[in-house]
Amino acid sequence: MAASDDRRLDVLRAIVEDYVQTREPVGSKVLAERHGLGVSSATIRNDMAVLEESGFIAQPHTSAGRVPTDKGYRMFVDRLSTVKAFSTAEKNAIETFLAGAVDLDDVVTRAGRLLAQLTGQVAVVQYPSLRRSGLRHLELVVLGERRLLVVLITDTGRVEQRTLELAEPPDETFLIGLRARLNAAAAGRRLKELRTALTALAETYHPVDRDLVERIADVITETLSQESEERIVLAGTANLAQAGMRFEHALRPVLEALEEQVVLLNLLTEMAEDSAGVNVRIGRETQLAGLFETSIVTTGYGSDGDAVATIGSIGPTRMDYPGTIAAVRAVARYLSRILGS
Amino acid sequence: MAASDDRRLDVLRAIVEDYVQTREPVGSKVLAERHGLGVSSATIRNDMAVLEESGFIAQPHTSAGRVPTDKGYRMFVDRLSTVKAFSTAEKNAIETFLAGAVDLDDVVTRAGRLLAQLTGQVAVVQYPSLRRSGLRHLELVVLGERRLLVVLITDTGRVEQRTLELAEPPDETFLIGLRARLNAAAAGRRLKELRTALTALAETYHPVDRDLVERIADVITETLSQESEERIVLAGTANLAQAGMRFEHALRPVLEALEEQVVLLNLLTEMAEDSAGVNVRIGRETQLAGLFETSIVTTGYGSDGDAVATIGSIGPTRMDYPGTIAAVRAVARYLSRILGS
DNA sequence: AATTAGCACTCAGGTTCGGTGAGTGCTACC
DNA sequence: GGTAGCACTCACCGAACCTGAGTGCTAATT
Repeated sequence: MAASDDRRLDVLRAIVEDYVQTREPVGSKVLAERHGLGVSSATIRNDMAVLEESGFIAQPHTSAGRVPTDKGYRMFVDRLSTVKAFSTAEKNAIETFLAGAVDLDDVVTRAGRLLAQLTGQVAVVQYPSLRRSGLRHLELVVLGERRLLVVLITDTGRVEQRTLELAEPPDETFLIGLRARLNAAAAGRRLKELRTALTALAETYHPVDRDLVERIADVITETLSQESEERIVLAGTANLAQAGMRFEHALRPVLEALEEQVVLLNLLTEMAEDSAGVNVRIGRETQLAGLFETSIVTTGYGSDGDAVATIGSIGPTRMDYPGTIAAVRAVARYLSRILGS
Repeated sequence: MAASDDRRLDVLRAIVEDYVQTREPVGSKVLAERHGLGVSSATIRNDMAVLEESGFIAQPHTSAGRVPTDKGYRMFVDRLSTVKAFSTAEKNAIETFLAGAVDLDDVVTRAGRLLAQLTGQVAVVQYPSLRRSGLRHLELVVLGERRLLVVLITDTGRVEQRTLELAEPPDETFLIGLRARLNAAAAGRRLKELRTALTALAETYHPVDRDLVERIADVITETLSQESEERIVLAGTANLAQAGMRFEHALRPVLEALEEQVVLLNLLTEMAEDSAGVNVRIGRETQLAGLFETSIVTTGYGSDGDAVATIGSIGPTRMDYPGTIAAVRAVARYLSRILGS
């Protein structure tokens, strides 16, 4: 019946909320007392039996209360929770804290700390990705007799450099012209258009010089498309040490997973592709062995409309989802705003 | 008597070595059996009483074995241990692993992981410091109507950038000339000489332009002297989760301390000043509340003779000092070699 | 004088063992 | 369908107990 179905979901919600708060398996009695469900504990027991049948909750052992399963949390997140709203005071605090940053590094670090603080969990901030950001400026610098330094400055303020070994000493005026034309060709373009524009530019050069131009073009596209350069910053790792995680078993694998930046990056980008808004992976959904008992909440941020990178919060599956989602969303929003200016 | 003094130190050494290996308080009996001291347990008991009197060892509780104190470890490190030598195979492995790095970031990361792996502890690598490195190249880039980007490239391959707001659109040819002269003035110079050279250069300009030149000079010296930009990379944090540290009490403060990069940096630079070679701080000697139960072993590394930065390993006070010292020294040596090329 | 053997003593850690109570599932009833 | 009542289960707790590693001291030995 629809009515009792509804109540069962209410019970599930109550279980999740209670368990998140107390960190103890929750029984039918406290459930009936503390949460205003308006039915007796016996009824709740029946509902719990059904919920357990469906895999939303489980018993750690007979004669203990129930604990939500990954599936239970998933249901809670998808259908049962309402996102907390931040007060304007909090919003202001976030904004001014982020606005105090002096450069990109600082912005990213501050965002991480802030998020870690707000959630009491581990925050992870991906640096604005090169691939999805545009080129603001390109510079060629003669380093020595036969070395050329290519410096790339992106939309988001990142600076990347690469050196090229040359066959012969470069001609200064030639380089000045080349730089101007490269900049004209590249200005503001995203990776895909950039590549064709650069190839076209190389074609206009005499075969003698074309080789060099092509090598520079290669360096540019390669650098911009290189995912491995993407960096991640963690904050609040210390929060793991309390959080009530089961220690030897749970903590070490998590720390290991966090240190594997490549794997983390994959997870983040994968999640970014799932949907545009806030994404939640619960327990085993992360597909990472080390994170089976943790959940991760992410969302994109970026200087303009579409996201250039991802920010997120990692904590035990038993975490405050509404609060975490709200915090991640809020920090991402102000982060985008700061980067946009 | 001298002979029994010697034996007492032998006993202390044996206690440290045994305790490091077994992680359990060591008693007089096993000591007499396992280590070739050639005396009975009763004698050792007497010696231990003296050692305890002098503060080198302590009992966790009555009827338990003895455990070295910070003072005991200090004695061990200073006078009782001989540094392990690496086999040439190991040396080669270290060198090739580091040589495989593609850029500075990669070198630093690899060095950290390597050291963490070798010691089974947390490795900390300070980025080559700006202050102590020279300027390889300087570049001026016009960003927009009124913005100038100053890019600095250091000896060690680091790139730093700063933007300047201008009163009026810059003159391109003026900048080209300025860039050439700045580079000439700055090339290869360390911070101190650089400052005077730049002031001298500014004086040669017409008052109209002098302001801009001075601002650029300020940016350069400021950036190069700015310690806060110094970064630290950690590796092997996961090793903390085993290591047999007492959890809630010991782990969290350590993680917190490790996240406070500024404090860590201070400790590293402080230690670098202590002496030129390998430095060891044991337990409370670190002066950091979070690290009272950990020791840190550091040494400098750098592209040329004198050190430009520090690398180190952090672990429980009860760690394998000879092994750790050897590892830190070896990695620092090859790190210097790589950076020197 | 230094070393050793012997011995009484201490005490942390493990084990056993009821007791307790939270929590459950089931059945009979409303 | 919801509720009350009840018998049953079992993790957790504390007490009592045992064990054995380790000690300090004293007296004998070299």
